[in-house]
Amino acid sequence: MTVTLADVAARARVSPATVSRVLNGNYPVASSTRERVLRAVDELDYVLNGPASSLAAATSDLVGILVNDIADPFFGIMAGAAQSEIGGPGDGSGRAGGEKLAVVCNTGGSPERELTYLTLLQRQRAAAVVLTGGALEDPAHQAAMAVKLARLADAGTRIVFCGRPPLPDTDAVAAALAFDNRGGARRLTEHLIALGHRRIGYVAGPLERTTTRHRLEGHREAMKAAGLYGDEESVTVHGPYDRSSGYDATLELLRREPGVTAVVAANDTVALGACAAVRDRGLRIPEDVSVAGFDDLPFSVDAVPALTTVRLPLFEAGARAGRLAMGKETPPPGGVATIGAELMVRGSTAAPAR
Amino acid sequence: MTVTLADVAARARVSPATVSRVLNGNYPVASSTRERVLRAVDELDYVLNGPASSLAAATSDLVGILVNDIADPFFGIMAGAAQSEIGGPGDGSGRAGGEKLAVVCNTGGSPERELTYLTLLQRQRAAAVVLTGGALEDPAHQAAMAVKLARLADAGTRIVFCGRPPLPDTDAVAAALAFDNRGGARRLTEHLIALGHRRIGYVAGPLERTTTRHRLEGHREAMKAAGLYGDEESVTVHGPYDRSSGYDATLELLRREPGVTAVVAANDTVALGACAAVRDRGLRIPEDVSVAGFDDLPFSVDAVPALTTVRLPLFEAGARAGRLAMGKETPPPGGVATIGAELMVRGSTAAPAR
DNA sequence: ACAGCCGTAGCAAGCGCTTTCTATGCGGTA
DNA sequence: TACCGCATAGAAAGCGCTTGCTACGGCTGT
Repeated sequence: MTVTLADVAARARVSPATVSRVLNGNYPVASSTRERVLRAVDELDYVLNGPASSLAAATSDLVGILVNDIADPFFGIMAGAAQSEIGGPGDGSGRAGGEKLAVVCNTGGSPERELTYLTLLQRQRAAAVVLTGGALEDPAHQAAMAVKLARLADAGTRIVFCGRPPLPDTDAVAAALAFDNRGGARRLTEHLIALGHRRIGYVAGPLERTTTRHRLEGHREAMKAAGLYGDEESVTVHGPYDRSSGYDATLELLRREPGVTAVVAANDTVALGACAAVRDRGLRIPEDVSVAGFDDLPFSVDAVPALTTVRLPLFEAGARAGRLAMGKETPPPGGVATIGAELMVRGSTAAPAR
Repeated sequence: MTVTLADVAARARVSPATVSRVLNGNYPVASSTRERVLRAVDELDYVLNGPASSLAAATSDLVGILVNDIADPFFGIMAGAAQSEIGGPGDGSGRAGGEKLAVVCNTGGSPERELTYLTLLQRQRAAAVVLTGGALEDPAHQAAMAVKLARLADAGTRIVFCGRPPLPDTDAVAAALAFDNRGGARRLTEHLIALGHRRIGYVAGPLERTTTRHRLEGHREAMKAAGLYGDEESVTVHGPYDRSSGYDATLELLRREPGVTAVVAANDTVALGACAAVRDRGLRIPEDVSVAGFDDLPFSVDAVPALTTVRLPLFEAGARAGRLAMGKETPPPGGVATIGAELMVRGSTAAPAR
């Protein structure tokens, strides 16, 4: 049947223990022996039995990466970057230590799925878990998550938040890389205000998400500071992070408040929908209405006109999260690092026609 | 320490065997007993030890999905769709059977990584493997893949090709869902020819990939059929499937052959770069130069003008691949199904100015 | 020359689960 | 009443690996 450690041992005329030690490289083995074993492994095409190994060693080489939507490059970029650090193939290490398997899990933004995936990863005794994406701000869910994460940490699983603030009560068990959503959003709106915009529509993300809230807060901070804070509710529309939501919300916004001269979208994808809506209303960008996004996804520069947005270093953050998950990097002091967001001014924003 | 089956058994006053049977639901257990066990599981917050279970049962609930680039929505969409069928959370089944963990692995298009990931999955005794993305047409690599896949199949791993033709010599072990890249490309070019284009540039994908070759062949078939096949080499430029490649290649193309009135790109992302290049040369789309893509990714409709492209049912294909991987659907007769590609005519193509 | 070490290798006891085989108790049938 | 079969539960043998401990030479130190 399938080749086992014992088969290799027999062929190399050593004990199974020795083969295991050669394979794991965590115990001195004479080089002549090692060579003999390695040759046997090769000749027999031996592949380690992962479950058996995980069972005996009480650790596995799985690392889970939870994302809200794998089809969204926002997550794809972070996940890919994390995976490149986590290894599997190509981390050069060849053997020992590296060689982890990154598991990308799609929660679809659903809290239940998030928890279920954590259970699944707990079941697999995952070595680490990377959580990305804005968290739901529901106390019950947060409590459940905290409990689950505590249990995971307890079992030796490393926990990393990537691009999201740490959950309350998890600072002891997790490292966090949080994006400066608030600051980025503030600077974006300040830019618009500096251009002369006074009536600014906001197409927000889904309710009860930290990301949504922080970006909205940053926006309102800027508005308030400029003395423009008024009936914000009337120029804010919530919706999911997708294009059609941006389209619909913008249409609604323009209908409701024809005086709006700029639309800030929750992210670039939504902004694309907003652009389409503005255009379909027969308005020009940026002459009639300025549009801005968030994230600076690769396609944003190709929008016409190119999208003014806030650049989030997704790749860098993902890579760093991967390193934290692997224990290759020490966690930031206090467990939380805030990652800067950079304003990218492009063609989709301009001074309003007067 | 961590709760084991035995702990649950003790608490429910039954044997470990019974607990296992309740959890797996594959053996009759009196409902009163079952209930007692379930309660104990709950009270103790018991989580099955995956590795132990996999070891004993000689099967695991991991399903691998190999993709070339997880940051590319082309793959993200397929992977997400596959994952939604593969389950993990949310497949409704709650227990038994479902509950597989989909592992998305990023090969970066590298043949070595592809093989290494397969080994890693083999090591985990994966239940199934879904391979997406154009395959490298290198005989040595193909042979190595065939051997590896045969071994996997041998160990009971189900194998599914999604959006790519089956490897030679794997028809016996794998099911395949291949896109009609050739037909789609042909129809796209026919459309351009029908509009009156005669000199058509082609920005191809990377060399030695099935996808690249099939799309190129479809294009040339159409050209030949229209009697336009000439020095094709001079209007074809190869490059990776990314935006900057499309940009550079198109600039090169326009420089080399100013008479070109249309540019066909290997995919939508490349087409976006092509659009930017055309524009930066001071040319209008589609008045001066028509541009077309392939795949119909979500952002394509938002390009300005909207991109003429070929729609590939990525979601549907991914979902079907997931079902095949789960054994929920019977493989197509002959092991291979070809999935149609639909021409989407939009604003980026028009009759050439005469 | 002998004790003590160091460098290697083997033994064997699990890791926590699944599953075959066996045991038990019950109702139904002759 | 005695026997058989069915439904249900338990005992126990692994699954293939890791690792603590033991064993065994050959060196070194005195």
